[in-house]
Amino acid sequence: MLQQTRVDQGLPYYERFVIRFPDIETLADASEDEVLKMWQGLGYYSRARNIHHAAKTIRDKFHSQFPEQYENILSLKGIGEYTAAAVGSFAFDLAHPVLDGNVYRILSRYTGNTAPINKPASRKIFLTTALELFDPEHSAEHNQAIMELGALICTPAEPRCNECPLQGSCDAFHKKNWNELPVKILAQPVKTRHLNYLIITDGNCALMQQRMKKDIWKGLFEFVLIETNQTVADFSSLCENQEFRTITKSFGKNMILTDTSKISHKLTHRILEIYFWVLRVKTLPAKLNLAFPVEIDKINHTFALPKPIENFLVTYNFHEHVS
DNA sequence: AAGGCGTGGCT
DNA sequence: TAGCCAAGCCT
Repeated sequence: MLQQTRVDQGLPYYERFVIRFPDIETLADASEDEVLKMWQGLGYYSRARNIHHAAKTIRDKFHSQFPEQYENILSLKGIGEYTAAAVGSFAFDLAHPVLDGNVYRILSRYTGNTAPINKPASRKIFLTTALELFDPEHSAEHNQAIMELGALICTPAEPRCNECPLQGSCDAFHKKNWNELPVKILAQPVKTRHLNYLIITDGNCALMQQRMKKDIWKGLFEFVLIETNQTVADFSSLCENQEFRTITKSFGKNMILTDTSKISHKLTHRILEIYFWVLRVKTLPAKLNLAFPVEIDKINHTFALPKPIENFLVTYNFHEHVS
């Protein structure tokens, strides 16, 4: 749950999660939709699908007993080398060094290593160093200590070198180049995607669908979506869109645009320009492609929603605009 | 092996 | 503001 996530952000999710899923079998027996619902708003939703998948693996292949060997822990979906080493050392005292963002930064500075830490090929180099410095007799303590050192002392900006117990043997401290380490490959330029959500509603229900493709927000629910290559600025432009015409042809003149709003939603390497088009129709079909009608008041506590959809539902006043 | 995957806090 | 970062992993 805390992969790429701060404790402060994940803690309330963790607390709710373990109350609803107190053990592996409870989690394994739950539906993926419910696990995703518990994860709503935390991001990186593949983690939710993976932990659910892992619970089923443990139930079916490990007799509901969490595996205690490194290779078996590593085999679980969503558990990579870092998490396997962390869980293995903390829970079972297995002698495997953790290699996370903190450790990369420390090792890079401590040994003056300029290999880019976000390049997969560099992992071998840093793992070699980590193994040389590792204390297999005190695996858990060593791993906890080096991660705490990275979190509290050897921080990304303005590290507290004067408080660091490794100061005397640190390469970056002697060369005063800690500011240039670790080296990272420049991030890709952020691309923009244009999402046009059609809130097709009869005043009581709106059409919803589940995201099934291998893409952002997989498994979560959304309104009917038309993705375009560029901004669709006004309703007449939208009406010229072929996909829009196909989707809405059955409504004809009974369909009225009642409202629009636009937001910009920033992801790590995507900007989502999102338009919401509220379309009032007389009668909703039981099914429109993958979409089906849902009572508006029930959407948010029934389905797992992407943050922008949740925000829209919480903010938008349906009764004022469409009832 | 590079690219994709969320959200929120901090500067 | 815009950019960077946070207990990575999967494909």
